Amino acid sequence: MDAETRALERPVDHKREVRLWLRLLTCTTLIENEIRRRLRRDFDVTLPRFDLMAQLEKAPDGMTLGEVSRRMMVSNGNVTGLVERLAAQGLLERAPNPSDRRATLIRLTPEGRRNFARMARAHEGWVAELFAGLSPPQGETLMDLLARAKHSAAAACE
Amino acid sequence: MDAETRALERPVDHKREVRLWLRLLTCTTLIENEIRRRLRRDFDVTLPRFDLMAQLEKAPDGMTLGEVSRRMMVSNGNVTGLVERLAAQGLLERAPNPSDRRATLIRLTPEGRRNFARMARAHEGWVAELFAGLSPPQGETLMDLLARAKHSAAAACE
DNA sequence: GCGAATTATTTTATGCTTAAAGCATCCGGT
DNA sequence: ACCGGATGCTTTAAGCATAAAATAATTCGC
Repeated sequence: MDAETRALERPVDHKREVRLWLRLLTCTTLIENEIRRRLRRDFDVTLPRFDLMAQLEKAPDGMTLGEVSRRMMVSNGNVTGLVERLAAQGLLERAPNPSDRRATLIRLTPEGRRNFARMARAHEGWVAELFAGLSPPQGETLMDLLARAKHSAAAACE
Repeated sequence: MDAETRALERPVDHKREVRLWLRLLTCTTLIENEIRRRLRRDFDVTLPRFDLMAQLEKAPDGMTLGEVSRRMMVSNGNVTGLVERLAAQGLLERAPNPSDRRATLIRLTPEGRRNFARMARAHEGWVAELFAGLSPPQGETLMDLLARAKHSAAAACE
């Protein structure tokens, strides 16, 4: 049985796409693990807490939990717990939302802002270091292709 | 103060690299969450369990926990727990390693293999669907750039 | 206004994940 | 043969993450 016959009889295989997905995942995990490790080592902070603070930094007037949860692509309950712990550390605070009593606003405290500013500076340097092997044009191309992949995946998620 | 002067006085900024990293992370998380959701919906299995079974599939004669842990890029203790749960489901089994009594070999049971084969077929289709928006040459380019990014990051991790 | 459907958050149960400490086994140098 | 260091795994404590159910407030249609 030749290759052409096999191709007609068997369902199409998608080994290339799977290899691409595995490489994307490996690459991301590698970088994510390293950033996680450095955040713990230098600032004694976890990546989820850093990510949450990064979201709040962009909204000086505060943000609802739901908004944070959508942007971080994690569940609601997850954010509740993270906010709990960061508030206990005095890095963020909850404020009642006058226009909707269901939704609490959260925002960084001044200490949270100072704290995040230091971490963000280091973080930026680390990321640049980790991607140093890519030239600017390669970085641009990668950005574009990832945008395509993102749209493609978003479409497939309905 | 013009742009050139600012560039000389302030530390270099790396906004481009950070944007690239965030896009890489968003893209991966989007796809990963969707695959996780579908695995749960159609096969009532978690992604980590699927990933572990995928590793074992490639080693019919069995693999040590340490080997699995390195390949999956997760901690030793994590694998211990996953193996525990998959063994309880009858999907994998432990076998003593005659040449090293510290290291246990694990391998899929026949049921585990059948089970995984079904899931892998669906998984392959999902991945192809999620990446359908990329042409084959674009996929190739993305593969290459991710390989570069991976080597770059690996170098920065020492 | 009233009630039903929707939206925002929290709670609960379960599972994943890590770092660090501990135990068992193996290996190399003496 | 022994001992010290390395290796493989498990345990522990804490934190992260989800889905599903519960609670509370809002909004919409009538």
